[in-house]
Amino acid sequence: MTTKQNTLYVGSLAKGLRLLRAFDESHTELTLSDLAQRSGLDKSATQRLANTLHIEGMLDKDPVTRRFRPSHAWLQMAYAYYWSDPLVGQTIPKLISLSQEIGETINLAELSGDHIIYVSRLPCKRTYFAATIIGRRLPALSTSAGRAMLATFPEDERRAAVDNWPIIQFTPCTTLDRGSIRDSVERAVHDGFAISTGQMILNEIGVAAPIPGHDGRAMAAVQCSVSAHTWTREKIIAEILPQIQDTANSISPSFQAQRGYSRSPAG
Amino acid sequence: MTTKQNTLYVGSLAKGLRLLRAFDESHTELTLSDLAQRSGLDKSATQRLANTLHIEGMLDKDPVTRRFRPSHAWLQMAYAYYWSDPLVGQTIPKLISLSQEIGETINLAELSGDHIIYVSRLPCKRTYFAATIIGRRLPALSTSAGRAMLATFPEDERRAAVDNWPIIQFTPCTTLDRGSIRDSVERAVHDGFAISTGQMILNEIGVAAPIPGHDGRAMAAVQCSVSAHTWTREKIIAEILPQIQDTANSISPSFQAQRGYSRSPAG
DNA sequence: TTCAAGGTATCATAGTATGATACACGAAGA
DNA sequence: TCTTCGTGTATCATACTATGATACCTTGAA
Repeated sequence: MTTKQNTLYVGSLAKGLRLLRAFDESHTELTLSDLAQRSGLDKSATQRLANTLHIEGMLDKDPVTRRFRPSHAWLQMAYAYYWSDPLVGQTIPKLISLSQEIGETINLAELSGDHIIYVSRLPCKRTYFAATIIGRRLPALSTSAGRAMLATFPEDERRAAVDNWPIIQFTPCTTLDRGSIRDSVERAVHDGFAISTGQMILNEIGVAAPIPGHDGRAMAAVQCSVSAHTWTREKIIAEILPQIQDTANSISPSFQAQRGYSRSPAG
Repeated sequence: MTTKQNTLYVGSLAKGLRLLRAFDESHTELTLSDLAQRSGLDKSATQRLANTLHIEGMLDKDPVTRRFRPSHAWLQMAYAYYWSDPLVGQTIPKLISLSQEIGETINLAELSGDHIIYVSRLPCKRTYFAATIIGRRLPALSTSAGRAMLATFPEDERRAAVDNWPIIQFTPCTTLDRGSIRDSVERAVHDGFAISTGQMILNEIGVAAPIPGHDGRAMAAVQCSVSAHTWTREKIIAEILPQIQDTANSISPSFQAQRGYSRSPAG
């Protein structure tokens, strides 16, 4: 009913996934009613599905408050993801070196539709919580990493993206004007890197260099976030950018199982 | 049939989860047949469920090889988990400082049944891949973190755990003798910390201090892994242990939403 | 004590998931 | 070139499973 009419589509499974998606940064612990409300499912369905997820170890349940919480299995999913993403294995050692050299937070971002997602993060300084954890998804147009990647796309795609991809205002400084974003992206086309200021949080500067892909299109970027209190654009370009670009360029565009560990559950 | 006979249990959902669990470190990209085989489901069921997971964005599908892979959604699950775990928000800033001071890899481990799971990892040196990514689950008895936590349990529970929890041989040095493990745990009871050598990988030493819980029982630990080539037990106890213990003890046992960011999707 | 809200349990029914089967495609081999 | 095999895809009648209305508990507030 509420789901697609397709014999290759299992509605119950999809509904279960909706329950999982009900959890996010501001909904960390949900009662049965919360779950029902946020998923749009009726009480009974929610009860059955949540119970199933609990039995299967996907949701923890506080025995006294009866609230559901994501279980450790959610972390194991990230673990499995990491092994499956050929970029990560190749990149992590290099990012570690980089963060040690620079002493600032280094991120690996990938393009995920019209958003970017931070895949690896190596925090060096104390920052706000969300900047330290993986899996964060942000509108590509509002991030240095997103713009750096987009800059490697053909002109018509760039234009379409700048015109259509979503933008959300996070700070008073978040660029909402697509013209300005276009300028920023076109500058990145010329420069080969992108810098943005105060897009996600005030007084934060982001620099990003694209990681070359098969056909020139970058699907990932090395990114560095620093405080505007201690850094200027010029200083960043002089002291951080070269190393970020080196790292980004050192990552092979041929994504073939370069991980080298693929068969070592022990490790 | 194959699933539990319970009206509060949705078999289709459980089957879908089995497909997700088919992916791990050595199975990163699976064909439909692989999935069917590894999940134990028949071809049709696998087809329908995998298709559903694909449509719902949980599995990526290579259009040419037709293989399924974990999608970025798996990372978002970790993101949601992090917000829901009250320990993480409190701990991360302290772990960052700690890793900067010590210059060695710092981990936050939590107890997950009879295993530990690494929740946060701050790699400082180049190591093997599995040591750099979160969500790794290991038998508690074979890790310094697990033993440190177990040491805070009442004696009968300690004994039962040492006798019954699983052990897997990872290296030639992995302790398989439960008597030795018992000694190690009892020493940790006395010392308030645990050290282990070559359990998961040769020439690796792990130190861990338990994070005090409500009732004395630790459900988490701060852990540090170093190379036996550059460190000795004595040097670790002198130079690393105190800081690890300080950090562990500074983490409040009252787990109440000390995160302080709980309501900031923007961040 | 009463009431309300949320969690739990039950059940007849409809409808969805089932899995056998058949078809399509490509690779490997003769 | 023609088979054969392994896979992926599509279809369909049937039965079983998920459904959701309802009623029952429990808890905490009024």
